[in-house]
Amino acid sequence: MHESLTAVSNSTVAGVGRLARFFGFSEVMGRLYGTLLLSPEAMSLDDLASGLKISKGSVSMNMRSLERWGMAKEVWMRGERKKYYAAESDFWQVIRNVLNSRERREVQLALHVLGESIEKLQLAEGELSDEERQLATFYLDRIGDLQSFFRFAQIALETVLGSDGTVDFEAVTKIEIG
Amino acid sequence: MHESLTAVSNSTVAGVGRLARFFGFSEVMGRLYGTLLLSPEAMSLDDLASGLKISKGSVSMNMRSLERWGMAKEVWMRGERKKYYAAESDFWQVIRNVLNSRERREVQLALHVLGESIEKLQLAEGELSDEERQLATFYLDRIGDLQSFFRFAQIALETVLGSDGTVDFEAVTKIEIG
DNA sequence: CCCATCGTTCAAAACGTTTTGAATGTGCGC
DNA sequence: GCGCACATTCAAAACGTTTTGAACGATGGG
Repeated sequence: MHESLTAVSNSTVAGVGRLARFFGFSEVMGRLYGTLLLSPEAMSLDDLASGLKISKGSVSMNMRSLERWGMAKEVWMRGERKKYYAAESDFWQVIRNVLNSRERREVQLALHVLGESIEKLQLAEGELSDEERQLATFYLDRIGDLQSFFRFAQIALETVLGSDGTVDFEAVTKIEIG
Repeated sequence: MHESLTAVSNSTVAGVGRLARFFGFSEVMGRLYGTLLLSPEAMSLDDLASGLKISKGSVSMNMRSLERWGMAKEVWMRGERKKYYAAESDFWQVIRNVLNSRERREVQLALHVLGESIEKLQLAEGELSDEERQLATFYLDRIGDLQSFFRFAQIALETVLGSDGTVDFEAVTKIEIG
């Protein structure tokens, strides 16, 4: 194969691996996904293992993760016992899957915890000494900052997720920060 | 100290640690930052070490990281030999620091590499066999998808970063995806 | 129904990262 | 300047994560 093709393939696979790390996945998952992205044909576990020079066991486990994340789909080849995988090639669908099932939860959990903290501080106010009450006020202030950050993240996420392939910024024309 | 205050403090510190992990920092850095955020007074290295129950050495190194990232500032206390630190409490300033000096580079690097790949494939076109040329076309297609993702990320970043504390979505009223 | 071929599992090993604490460096107050 | 109280450094250890490969399990073809 021509040098340019292998060079491009290598750097793309490496880059997707890096991207995967950034999104909190293992690098191997990213490399597998990148490899599949650049393959016009579905690939078997053995193809992937030998292509990336990693063990078959690792490929097996990581591919199941990719499948659960909606990043790869099994492809049935008739007259074949091997499992074949193809990348979910609608990249934006993948992004939305991830944002929806992970980041969204994360943000909601954070907002929930912050809300509980505020509530807890307000409920306890009566039982606090003057000094403690002052500290509580300080806490409320700082926690408010955290809240506004997560609220912004929430809006940003919902803006991307609510769409059907288009990001619509009309709904959030101007968001105040701080 | 009242139970509610310590409970809120603990969960906030833990939460900021989690947030730090998400942003690719060490959890300890996040916990240190969270501790400082909730402290009305600047804290010494010893205060932090005993508060979080980690070694003084770790505190020293991690605080310097926080300082480099603009997340904490040294506070000089006259008549004191200790170093005191306070959190940079403008949370949005911190976010902008991080996005600006890390994520921005990351996105630009990615776009650069992708551009090089496209160029390389185009330059090599003449030397390719029919089959190779077909594969190259396929590569260009997939790489184009990656490009559009990173371009979106770039616009999103610049939208947040360009502002002076306000996110202005007017410039990007509607972005096509895919 | 058995064999061959593949997929899956998981314990051990390899690996990378983080933490520690002792040794060393530094600078302020006297 | 000296000494002391602190900060910094870094090699070793602890720790968590990832990878491997061999054992086991499943499944389709003959």
